[in-house]
Amino acid sequence: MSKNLVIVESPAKAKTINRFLGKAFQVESCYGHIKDLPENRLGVDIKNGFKPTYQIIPGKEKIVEKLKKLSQKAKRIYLATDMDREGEAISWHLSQELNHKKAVRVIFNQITKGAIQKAIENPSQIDLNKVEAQQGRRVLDRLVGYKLSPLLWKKVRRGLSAGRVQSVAVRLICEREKEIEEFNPQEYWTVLAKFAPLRKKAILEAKLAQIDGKKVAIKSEGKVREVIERVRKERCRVDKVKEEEKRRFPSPPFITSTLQQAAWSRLGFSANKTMRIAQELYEGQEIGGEGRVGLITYMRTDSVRVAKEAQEEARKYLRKELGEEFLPKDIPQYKNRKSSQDAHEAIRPTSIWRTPDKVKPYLSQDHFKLYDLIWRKFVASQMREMILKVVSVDIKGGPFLFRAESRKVEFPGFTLIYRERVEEKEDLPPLRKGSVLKLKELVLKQCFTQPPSRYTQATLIKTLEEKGIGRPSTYAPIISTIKERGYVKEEKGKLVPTPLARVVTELLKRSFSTIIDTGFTAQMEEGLDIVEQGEKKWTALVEEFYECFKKDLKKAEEEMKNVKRDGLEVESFKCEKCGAKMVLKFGRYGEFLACSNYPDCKNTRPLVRSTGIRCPSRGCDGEIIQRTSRDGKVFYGCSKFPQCEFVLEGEPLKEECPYCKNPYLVKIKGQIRCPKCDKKVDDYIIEEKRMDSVLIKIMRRRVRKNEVSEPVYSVPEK
DNA sequence: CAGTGAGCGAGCTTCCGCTTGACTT
Repeated sequence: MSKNLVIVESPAKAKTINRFLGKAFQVESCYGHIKDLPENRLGVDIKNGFKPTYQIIPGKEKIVEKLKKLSQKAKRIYLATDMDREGEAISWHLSQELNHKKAVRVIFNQITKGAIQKAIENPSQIDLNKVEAQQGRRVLDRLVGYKLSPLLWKKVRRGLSAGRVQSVAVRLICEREKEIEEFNPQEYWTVLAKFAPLRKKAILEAKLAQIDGKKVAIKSEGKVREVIERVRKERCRVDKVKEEEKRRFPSPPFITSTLQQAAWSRLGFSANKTMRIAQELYEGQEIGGEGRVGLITYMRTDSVRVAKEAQEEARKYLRKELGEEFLPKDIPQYKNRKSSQDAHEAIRPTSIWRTPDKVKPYLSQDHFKLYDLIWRKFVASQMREMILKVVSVDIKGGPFLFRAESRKVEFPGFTLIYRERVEEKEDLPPLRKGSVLKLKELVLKQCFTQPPSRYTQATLIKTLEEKGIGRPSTYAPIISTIKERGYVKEEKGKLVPTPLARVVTELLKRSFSTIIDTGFTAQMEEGLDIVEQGEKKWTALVEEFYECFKKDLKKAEEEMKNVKRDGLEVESFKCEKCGAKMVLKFGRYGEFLACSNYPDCKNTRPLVRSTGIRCPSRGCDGEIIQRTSRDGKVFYGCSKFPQCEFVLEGEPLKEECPYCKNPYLVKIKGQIRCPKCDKKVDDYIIEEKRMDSVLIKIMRRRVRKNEVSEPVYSVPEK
């Protein structure tokens, strides 16, 4: 008997559905897209209405052949690819390759028996408007990527790339770096008072919050000394005691981006590692007694939606294991982002009863950790909120207002399962309004406003997602790409732009400001929505875009600085051979200086990162510079190598030792020490004194500068 | 602990978004 053929995108999904559908159906997968534009040429006929040339993706011929064969015998073909834009296009491509007369489109967005049977009973047709939108997206991305990249090969360096998504990601990282470099730290002081309630031993710590009804803003040491002169003479009383309840609600279950963020911060997993392990959990692990079973739902999703069945299961579990008080009255409904395509559920365990404890013996450590995280996040999302009791006390002394606070968890709610950082603060001693307090101690701390921090994989993904840039299946690859292309390096988990990235970003910004803007994707999506509603053809959308893009391209061809040929003017470095200017160029191994007189003068010099610290070797007037060893490791040595072979252990900081006045300090394994007197230099230097009966502590911040500073380049003499 | 990058020139590099495989020991 001939069967019905059902085609889905993922083989793991095919297996599951096969079990639901019974003998009359055969479920196969097409492994994502089967057709695409060719890799080695543009594949878009611009002069002919942007006609795309699709081909079977190399390596996928066998899959297509197999599906073709099966479809010939099949009674009916159910195209059950994902219900998003890309899924619709995949179905369309399948219908072209297979016998389209037998093909119908079916749609479901959760893998439950009910949803699938219902979908099979209600077949529809391919939504050609959705396919239109996908083609618009595809062709636009191809035009941007395959026009901009060659321009960069010509103007900057071979092998470079640019695109709607990656170039914006690189730009974000570059601009953050600039912000950090340009950040001007502002000094401010905090004042902490320690009171002793009369006749009681308890100590009450309170922060100075207001002076004369205004928020404290003490900007200098002189000012803070004035303040303490006045404060210690005041009589302080309790002015107000306020008790409040605060509620914190659980966040929705994971989607790809939030899973990657949580796995980064809680488990230290990179986006790539998270996805690899999640994939393996999804494909299934041998669980004792059950055989191979998929542990989680699909891991590439932008939707927080959860199947009703799973929510009810969670409630049953909670009622049984924790009790009714942990259940919210109403089943929680979480809202998706506007940009969500909602083709899959949120990431959750396939069964709540497979608790982390139960599956632990069958999983590797990493698999267990990620499963545990996903399980807990889902269970927590179905639980009641946490309730905090917050007590705050205002203490007044003349114009000064001090504030103390205590926070206690009154009911843990969801945090019982999914821990969240709660700044619990100790109970305050019992206080009544009007009680007089005795000031015992004042702690004055110098602080500096901090620049924003560099992006991590997690924060970059978060930002991209917020701006609608990239998709669940691409967040991790984006990071790999920009690293591979030499735009970004990862230093201790932070994404740092290379000089190449900064040059390319600057050039693209000047010539293609709209494309490299964070709003470009959002604008494109708006256009695609109109196409998807059938109110515009994709060709019209691309045409509109290309009209401007074409002009920008032409202008850029002529006007964009040719860094490859002319180099970049940096500071005034002279060529020692011919006296001409040396310029910065980008080679295989990074930046180097070349004579601007090329090809007449072929002099080149390496370029190194300066630290501004003089070489400490006796009689050497070199400078400590950053170098890279053969295996790519960074170290610091003398610029006069090989005459001077001085090498520094650790990372130098251009800062005077507060004890022996040595001009620099060294950071080794997170510890800051003086290389001369070998004293450990703590973050704060403490000065203590007593004024009347009040103990005064003054704490000065050691590091006053930005952690990141403009990389200074200097050229060692050859 | 420390390279280098331009002799010539053909041929090649590249996008974003779906999805995993395994012709061998």
